[in-house]
Order: sequence, then structure tokens, then C-alpha cells
Amino acid sequence: MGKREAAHKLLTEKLLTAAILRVEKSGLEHLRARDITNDAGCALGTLYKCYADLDDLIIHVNSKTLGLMKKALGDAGTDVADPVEALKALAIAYLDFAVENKNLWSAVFKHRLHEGQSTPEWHRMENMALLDLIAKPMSAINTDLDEQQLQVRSRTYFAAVHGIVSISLQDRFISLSGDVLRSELEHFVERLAN
Amino acid sequence: MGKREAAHKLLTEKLLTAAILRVEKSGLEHLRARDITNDAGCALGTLYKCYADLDDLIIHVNSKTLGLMKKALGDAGTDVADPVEALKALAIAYLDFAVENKNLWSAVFKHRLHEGQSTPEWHRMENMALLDLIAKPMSAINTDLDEQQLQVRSRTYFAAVHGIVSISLQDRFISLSGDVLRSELEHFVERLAN
DNA sequence: TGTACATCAGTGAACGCGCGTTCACTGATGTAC
DNA sequence: TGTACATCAGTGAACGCGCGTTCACTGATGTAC
Repeated sequence: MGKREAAHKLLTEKLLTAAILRVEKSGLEHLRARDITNDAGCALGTLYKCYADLDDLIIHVNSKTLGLMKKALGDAGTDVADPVEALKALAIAYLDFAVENKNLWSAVFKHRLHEGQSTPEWHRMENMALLDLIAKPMSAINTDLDEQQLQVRSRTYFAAVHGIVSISLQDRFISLSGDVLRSELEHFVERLAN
Repeated sequence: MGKREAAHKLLTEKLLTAAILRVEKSGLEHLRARDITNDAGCALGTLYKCYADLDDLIIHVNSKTLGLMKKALGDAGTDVADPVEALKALAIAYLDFAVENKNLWSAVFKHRLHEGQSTPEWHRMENMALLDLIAKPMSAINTDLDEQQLQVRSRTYFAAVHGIVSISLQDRFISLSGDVLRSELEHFVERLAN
């Protein structure tokens, strides 16, 4: 690999890091191309040499976040034998991840492409991959479901947990202390899974 | 009431109606001040004589939506004696409302004020009022909970149902047919409430 | 190894446009007598 | 009822700014001989 290619790769990485820091600090809605390139120490135009456009960069930010999330959930759920406990652990891990990476986590769900453009397939897959983590303990509980039904049920389950976490991190409705939220979530999973 | 005041009131109403139609047709993200005033048949500046700014108008749009939603849920849940069936009816009614008024419904959750500004108290109350509808059948099931706990539990429950409905109406993950979604929701409530 | 030329990543000023908001103006409505 | 004046809702052109994206340029890196 020549100097050129190496430098380019480095810059591409630098831009991604800068974007991630910006999103985490100020939220997706305050992300600006100029801020990113300033932070990365390069010219504005460079962003468009490394990424197709700002949306492309954001997708890469979200991809990184999904990676972190998958790792966090994997660590939490892998070696829990009891499936109900595993689901609980996953839910709590999801909550913790959302709390600790609030803006990055929100960005994954906030980001929408402009009309006509659609999310690249590889990124859709990353989204779906989360469901597989849930599907495993889920299958131990619901042995009567076929592959397809299991997928659907996992999705429903994820959506419910996501909803609880999601509304808690907004200021709509009453807000809960962390402890109450945790216990609500645990109660919820127990009800749902047993 | 003089002619002036009457005309002003009419125009204020016209603007609200125009905004509602626009949001419902194209979504909150495509709402433009100019489109609204064109549709209402008045000058651009008039919007700012009737509403403080665009955000103020949007809050009124969302207020109307919450009114419709409360009515729809009230109709569905009021005269169902069995509390589990009542919760099911509420969940299904919520789903139906979201499907039939997709963009208006989304607008309620998408709209965020600029930094420093906060939602007026009366509008926060409208949000909270939804929870009361759930709290009633909820209290019949969980007789051991006190007022505060009941409120929290209702909120959790709402958030979960909202999450399920919400993710289904996006294109993230796999999308479900209406029937599957309904049965998932019913299954879900039964598990949760029994 | 050295020289001459080609390439193209990086540059940043400038473009372009969208769009919320303002403001000086005017004419219909309201008020005083 | 009629007249003279005051008010202010409605007007729409213009303001202002934010910000993604482009593009002609340049100099370091790569290539050919």
C-alpha cells in the first residue's frame, strides 16, 4: 500500500472518529460537516473524497454503534443458561447501553435518508443481526414456534423493550429514576417470558 | 365579537386545518410555512399574526391529534368490562389509530423544540392524559399497586405497546402484515396482563 | 540513482438554495363626536 | 346617520443565515525511462 492510500485510509478513519465524538457529544441533529472536518484537521472538501456524502458518513457512525451494541448485548447474554434470565440480561444490557451512549443510540433510530435513497443492504443486515441475539433464548422458551414465527416474536419483544427504554430517555410523560426503570424492565420481561 | 376578531379567529383555524392536512399528507418533516399559508389562502406573514412561530402551530396540530387519539381510545376501551380485554382493545385501537393517521401520529413523537424552549405545560398534560385511560383497567388487574406505582406501570405498558406499533410502521427490520401485527399485539397484551 | 512528467488527494472559497422570520406599508374595521 | 380619524390585521417582498456540496487549483506521491 502506497503512502497515498495509507494516508487516505487514515483520514477516512479520522473523519469517522470525529463524527462519532460529535454525535455522542451533541446529538445527530447538531452534526455539521464543517465541525467534523475541523475536528479531524482537514479541509471541508475532504469529507467528500472519503465519503459519498454526509449521510454515508452517518451510516458508518451508526454501523459502529450497532457493532458496540451487539458486543455489549453479546457479553451480557451469552453465558446465561436460564433463557428467562438471559432475556432479562439482554434487556438490562440494552437499557445500560442506551443510557451510556444516549446520543449514538438515538442516532441509529433517528437517521432517515432523503426521499428516493435507501439504506444499503449491509446496514439493514446489521440492524437485523440484533434480533438473532434475542431469538436464541426466545427459542428455548417458545419451543412450539417455527423459524419464521420466532423471528417475528423476537422482533415484537425487541420493539417492546426498545419502546420502554426509548420513552424513558425522552422527557415526554413522567421520567423515572434509573432504579425504578430497571425494575420495571425486569418485571416486564418476567411477565412476558414466563 | 367584531368582524375583525371573528375573521382573525377564522384564519387561525384555517391555518391549523391547512397544517394538519399538510402533515397528514407529507409528514412533519416536509411541513413548510409557505405551503400552509398558500393552502389557507393568506399571506406568509399572517402565520406569525396567528401563531407565535411554526413550532407553536405544530404544537396545536399535535394537540388536535392527541385529542383524536384520546377519543379513539376512549371509544374502544370504555365499555369493556373485563380489564384484560379492555387493555387489548386499547392496544388494538392505538395500532389502528397509528396506521390510519400515520403522519399525524408520528408528528406527535417526532416534534422537538429548539434548545432552550420547552413544551407548554398544557400540552404536556395532554400527553399524560393518555396514561389515565390505561391506568383504569390496569388498576383492576394489579390491585396491589398504589397510585404512584400504577402510574409507572401504565407508562411502562404504554411504552411497550408504543414501541411495537412504532417499529412496525418504520421500515427498519422486517415488516409485518397487518394481521400478524395485530395478533402479535394481542398475544403480547395477554402475556403481560394475565 | 536521477530526472521529467502524470496523477489525484487534499484544499477551501464560493455556490446555491431552502426556508423561517421580519417589517414597512395599506386599507378595511372600529371609534369619537 | 354621517364624517374624520385611529387602529391594527393582513400583506408579501426582502432579509439573513445556515449549511451541504462543488470545483478549479496545487503540491506531494507515484511512474517511466
